Amino acid sequence: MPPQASDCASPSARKRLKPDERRSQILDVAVAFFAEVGLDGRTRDLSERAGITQSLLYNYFGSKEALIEAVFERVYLDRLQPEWRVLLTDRAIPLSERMQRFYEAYTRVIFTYEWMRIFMFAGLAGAKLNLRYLAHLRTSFLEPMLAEISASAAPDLRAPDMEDIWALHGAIVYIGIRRYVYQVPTPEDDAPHIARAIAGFLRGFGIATAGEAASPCQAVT
Amino acid sequence: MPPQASDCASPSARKRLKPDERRSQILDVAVAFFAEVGLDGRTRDLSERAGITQSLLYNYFGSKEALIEAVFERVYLDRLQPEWRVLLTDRAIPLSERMQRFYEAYTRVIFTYEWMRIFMFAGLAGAKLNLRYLAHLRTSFLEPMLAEISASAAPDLRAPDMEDIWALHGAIVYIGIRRYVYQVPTPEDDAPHIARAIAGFLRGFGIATAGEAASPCQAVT
DNA sequence: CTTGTTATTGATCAAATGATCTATAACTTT
DNA sequence: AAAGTTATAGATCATTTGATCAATAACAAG
Repeated sequence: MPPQASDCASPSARKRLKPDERRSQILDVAVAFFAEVGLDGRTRDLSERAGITQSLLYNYFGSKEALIEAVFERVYLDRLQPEWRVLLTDRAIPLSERMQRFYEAYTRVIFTYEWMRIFMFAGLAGAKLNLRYLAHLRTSFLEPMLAEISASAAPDLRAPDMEDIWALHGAIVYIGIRRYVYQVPTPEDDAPHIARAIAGFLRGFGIATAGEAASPCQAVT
Repeated sequence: MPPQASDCASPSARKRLKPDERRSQILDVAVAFFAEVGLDGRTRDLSERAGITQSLLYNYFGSKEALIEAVFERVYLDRLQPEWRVLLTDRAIPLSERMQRFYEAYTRVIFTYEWMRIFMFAGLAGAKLNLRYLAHLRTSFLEPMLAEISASAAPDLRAPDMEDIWALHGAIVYIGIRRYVYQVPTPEDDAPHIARAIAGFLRGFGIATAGEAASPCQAVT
């Protein structure tokens, strides 16, 4: 076994794949590549990483723009699980636990180098991807979550609204931004961070969290 | 008065400025330019916006890299006001009000199209700018703020740590990310958003906020 | 007005980039 | 094993890009 780079990096070893496989392999490499260097990354560098020639890219993608669109699809399509909505609205489970489980699942999906950075690159580039995605996120999960919180909130306090939800969301997502965009050290385990953010948030609306037994903040009768 | 673009866009009207002025004018344009299109923006486009030739740029900046470094300096240097630290540690003022005033001043500085986007571009590009900046922010303001919060926190609850501060920070900063990076609609006035985030945060550590008279959550004796 | 200084231009270079096209060789079918 | 199919490579094109430099004109000094 020759000591060579992981893939088919041996010179002039022309390896012939079926179109579907090749396209998929290119996309795998492209996701990692564009996440690292940005959407302005050069097609020649990409092809080199993929172990193919640059011209071959154009056999599978009509243009660089089409390639990037395919990257978007691979990274963002169908990663939001519809069952999260079921979870969030299942009143047999304490609200704080529902939110905790949702955000743990959600961050498991989006807290990756590729997801975070490509999302930022796309937003800065003005791609409409972000608008579509955030709208989908809001209607599918955040608004149901808001409804659940409102239903549990203490009636004598200010009622929560969508901006409160975005603040909670930001508190949780910001750790991913620090980790993958600014690339500063962050705690390895996200669960405690999520738990704290949710507990503080719910307490602010007079909702006891699972951990604390009949919190002294309980404002309802 | 000919109906032309704001600046000196009239063709071949060579306007001669003193070096300091020209350099400053180029930087003004460069800040707006790179914030919009990213650090990969073309020097020709930039020079066109500035109403000068591309070659003139190299009279004032040795390279594109040097130009971008100057842009960083203009946007981030000396925008963090030392008196904020004085404010944060002035125990004659209620803690919630100190934090409120700090974050209102801070967001007034960083919630601009240029600041937010260049910071993101720099982070994604791997510039060390972000590391330096966040380290400075932490030691100069966030750590003193944490000390003040710890001093006021209810002793029977979990003590706050730096990650709690980052969560609060994220909740507040995230609105700027939505506004200038993702470019989705956000409330015009940031003060209420900040107030809510701080109030919820402090309540989580058993600290009453200015607005609420002797909060029912007061956990201390 | 004349002269000297220099901010600015316009032409230009070498390298890089997205994209195209034909020849080649790796599979499949018979 | 021979023929057919097509995935792939290599050469190449037209632009674009950061950068350079000599020529020019705007302003200042006398």
